[in-house]
Amino acid sequence: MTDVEPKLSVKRENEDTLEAADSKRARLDANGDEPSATPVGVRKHSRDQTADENGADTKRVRQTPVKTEVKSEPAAASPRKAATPKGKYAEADSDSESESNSDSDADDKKSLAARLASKAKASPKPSPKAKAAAPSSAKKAPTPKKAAKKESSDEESEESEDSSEDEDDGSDESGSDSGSDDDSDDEDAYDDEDAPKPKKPAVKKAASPKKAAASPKTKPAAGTSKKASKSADGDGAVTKKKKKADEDDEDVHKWWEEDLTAMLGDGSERWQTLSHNGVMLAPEYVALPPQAFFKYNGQKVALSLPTEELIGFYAAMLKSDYVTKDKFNENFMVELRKVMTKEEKALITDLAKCDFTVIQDYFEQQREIRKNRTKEEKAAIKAQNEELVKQYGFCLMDGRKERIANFRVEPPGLFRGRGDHPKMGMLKRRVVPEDITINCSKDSTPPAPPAGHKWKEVICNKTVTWLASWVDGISGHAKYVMLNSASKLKGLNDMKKYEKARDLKKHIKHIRRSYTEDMSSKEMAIRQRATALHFIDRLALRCGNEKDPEEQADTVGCCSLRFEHIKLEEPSTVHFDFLGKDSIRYQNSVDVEERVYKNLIIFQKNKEEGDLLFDRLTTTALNKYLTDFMPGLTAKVFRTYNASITLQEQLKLTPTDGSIHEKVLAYNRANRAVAVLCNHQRSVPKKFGEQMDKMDEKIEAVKKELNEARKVYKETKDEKKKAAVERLKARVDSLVIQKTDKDENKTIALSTAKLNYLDPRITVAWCKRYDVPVEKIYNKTQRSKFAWSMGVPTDFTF
DNA sequence: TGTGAGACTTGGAATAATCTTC
DNA sequence: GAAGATTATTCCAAGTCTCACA
Repeated sequence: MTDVEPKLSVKRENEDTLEAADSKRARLDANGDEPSATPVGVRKHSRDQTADENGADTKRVRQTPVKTEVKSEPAAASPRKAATPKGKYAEADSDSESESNSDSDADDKKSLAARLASKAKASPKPSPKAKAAAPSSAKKAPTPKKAAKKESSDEESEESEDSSEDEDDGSDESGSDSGSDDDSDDEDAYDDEDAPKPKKPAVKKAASPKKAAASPKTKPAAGTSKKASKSADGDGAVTKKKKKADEDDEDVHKWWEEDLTAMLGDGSERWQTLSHNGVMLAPEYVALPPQAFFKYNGQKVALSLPTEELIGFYAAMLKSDYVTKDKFNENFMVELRKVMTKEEKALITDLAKCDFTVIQDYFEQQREIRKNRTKEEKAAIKAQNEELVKQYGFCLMDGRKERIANFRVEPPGLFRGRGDHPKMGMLKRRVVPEDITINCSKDSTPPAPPAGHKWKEVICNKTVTWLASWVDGISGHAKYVMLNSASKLKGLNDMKKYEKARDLKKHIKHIRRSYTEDMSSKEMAIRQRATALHFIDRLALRCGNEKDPEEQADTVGCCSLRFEHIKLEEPSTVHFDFLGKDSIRYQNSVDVEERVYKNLIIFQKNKEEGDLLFDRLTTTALNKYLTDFMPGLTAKVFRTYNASITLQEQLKLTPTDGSIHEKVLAYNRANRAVAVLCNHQRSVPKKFGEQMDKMDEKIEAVKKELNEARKVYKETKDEKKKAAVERLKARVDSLVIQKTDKDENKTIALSTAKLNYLDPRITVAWCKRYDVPVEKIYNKTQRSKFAWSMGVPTDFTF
């Protein structure tokens, strides 16, 4: 076994960096012109902007440009405005002039460790029973948190809002986040003004449906309830399955209640001991039966095994759009020729003459057979799968059993790149043990390779979190087998990510002021950096690293925007239109500050299609600049920060006296606002229209029933009939809410934001405040992923 | 200083499992 | 209990970012 020396020097901050940060800050403060207030360009969510549902061309593409105000003028009055007075941002921003030079010191890793550690200390490990009894009300005892206090005392007192915030960060983490994010919080004001403004539900408040009506007394506290959503709704006994879930919960390793300072360490070693059973390889190829044959030019052709396998891959994709793409077909033919025998090569030369349909039909039959398996057969297969999970699905890390996320090695097939990927249709070859590097403890018994094979290498590298890796034949990049999202390693990383985004809140004013000032710099590179950062911050654009067009699809992010990706319209509108990650189209029209607009004119001058808009800027330079403000700050953190802040602000619109359905709708709307901001789109589900029609019919039917019931009550004045009327009314309201929610979700993908950008503590605290069972928002897997956040105090603020 | 390898997160679609309705 | 709808899970592509090295 090879012992791998840690090659990563994880300690990020050093004297130079801090000095640089401080001197930069001093320079900016000295220059100190008040920046113009520029609200976040959160695109307003409206159903108008949903994509056309007419088919393939419109897939995952926002069709209607959305105008976003990014100017400093107060936005038009909207229901959302009530949350924060107008003009708040500019007012509050002027207070920030005295921002302390010690910001970056306060934000270093030590500080994070202190905050996290204090959080751990503040959440004394309650017995499961005690926790279940009073989870949300647990007031945290005051904790020392030296680092946090130091941080706080280092702040200049005139920075009253920030320092109070810092104090919060100290006590906050210990569970008494005082909710100082009141109206005087400048950042709140800022975000409030700019976050998307979804419409208020067009639904009248329903009498709480029977489930929602379960009294708070009897309802399990949000965030820690062990009951599944149904039970939380109050309609049933705890099933066997739920009991099992409860048992599983008992096994959870509550790492977040331990000493997090030690866990963070210097970051160079992620574990001490690791053992596992290796990976599950794709099965060997089995020849097709004689009835599944291939025809060329109308003639049945017997194929060699490798050729047949490839032909099979193609046949399996006949129903997809890929086979209509020239590049896919071209690459496939190249691959096919590589594996064909001499005779096959001589015969099979034209894809148009290939007939895969018999094989396709065979696959279809097999699918049907699988679908129609008997109960017993299904149970047997399930049991088999469970065995595999038992064998490969877990590892032992530092003495604890952890679930592995992807123990199955990716099977061979035709590469399905997204968008116009130059490699689509190429063969993703079979991964064999000789390709795989195993990572485990020196003192453990390495997993045995399959008989007759050996691993590429067995190493012991404690600085990484992967258990196995191999190089992907298509991209040439490594693929990894890693732990499940509920694991300690992933959870800790997640927690750190959100803490970093929260740290950004303390620096954001300064950063915004700084880049606003830089917009007028005489140096073109600085001006470009400032303008790009403005878009990253305001529009939540991705950073946009350089890409190789020969190897990857032509997609861009902010720094890689080209001349043709923006169009300028007098007096100050910028129209964005480009393909972002996963070739998802980003279309947005934004009114910008005059300075931004003028800069863009300059950046476009003497350029043509294909030229970089920010030609003097690299992502490395941008991130380097950001690190000077706050250690560990990169462009990506802005997305997390803006997403979480937006959620928090939008959740303030939750109706306090609404039904659970209405509250959940409010949550989904807040979630949706973030998804719109981050441009998380999905294709319209195939039967969307049909489903909506059915919902309409259902609503009409219940309304009819309601009218009948009303008539009967009017005639009889029977109290029982009155109750029936109430029930039906609630049902109509609930259905209308469901329909509204579904309709607004038509082209928006909510889960990405929920899983990756929204600090779960905001959600859990909201659940507790509004008496919404957390099961209504997070499913079981999500609750496991965010287990570390479940004990958050009710008044937590991001 | 630029480049590429390496490690990890983010992302939507496909598929499987479960729930609801008739 | 079958069919259809909904939700959860899996899959794997495609980003970001760091670090070592030339």
